[in-house]
Amino acid sequence: MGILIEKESYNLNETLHSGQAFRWNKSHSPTNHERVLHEGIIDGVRVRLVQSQNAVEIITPPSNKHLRNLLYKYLAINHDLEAFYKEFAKDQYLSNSIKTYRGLHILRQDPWECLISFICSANNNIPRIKSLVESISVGCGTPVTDDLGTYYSFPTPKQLNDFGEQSLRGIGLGFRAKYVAKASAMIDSGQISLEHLKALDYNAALAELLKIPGVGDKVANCVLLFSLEKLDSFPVDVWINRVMKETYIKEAGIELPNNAIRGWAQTKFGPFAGYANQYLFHARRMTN
DNA sequence: ATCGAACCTCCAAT
DNA sequence: AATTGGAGGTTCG
Repeated sequence: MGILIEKESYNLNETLHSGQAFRWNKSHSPTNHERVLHEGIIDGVRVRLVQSQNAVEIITPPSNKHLRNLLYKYLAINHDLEAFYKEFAKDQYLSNSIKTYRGLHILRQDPWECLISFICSANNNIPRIKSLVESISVGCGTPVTDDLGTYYSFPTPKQLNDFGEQSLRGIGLGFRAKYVAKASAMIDSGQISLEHLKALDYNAALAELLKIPGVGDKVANCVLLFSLEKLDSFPVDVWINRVMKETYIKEAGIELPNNAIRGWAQTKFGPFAGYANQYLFHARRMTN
């Protein structure tokens, strides 16, 4: 157990359960029913976190420097939300969301897991995406046993590539099986290096991602935003499409084809496009 | 170039 | 109890 951060506002609940990452689950602490545990698997490690007043606490495993560094990076604790809030606190369509979900961060996930997760997201809802990512891990990830039992790390590209399209169909991926299999082959062979994409600018990284089967503009922008540190990304899914048309686009009184929404929003929100996206998205989904 | 339909599977709502 | 429709998209014709 240990305090990961203090002072800075961090909203663990909204961050971990807002559809960015798919291996987090909530439960109640067996010792203190009031306390909400957030359990997830990152980097092959099962982690349990709780939110206390102005801090994020590590419950398991025993905190050490490596783990704190891992979480500090994953939770993107260094993101300057104040700059975003300051610029958009008075924005007609963002002010409420900023108040309600203050402390919601954009995560910095592993690009590989993020890529596969969002390929699986096509035509699926969040519970199903979670279920598929879990099945993939159980199917071909590495079993790890800790004090709490056995869990499965997300597979490496080689593990997933070896698993193959047919096995992926077998665990329920449907038409996405082919995409995941091909993507795995591309990453495993080194044809595309995801880590390398961090060094490229937004457009160059986007162009690379679009070469991967099953990856279109939306999925690519999710990977860019949630794992490759491109905070000016703007994934347009059905919810964002909806909310943008109901608000800014309507207000502007313009006709905008779907495939132009992303660029238009990026111009509007600039370096905070990703954060604007997440706050608009989350608020719109919660109030549906 | 643009625009629907098709694609797998699960599950909630008829 | 069987059937239909839709879910955070991409691809193909």
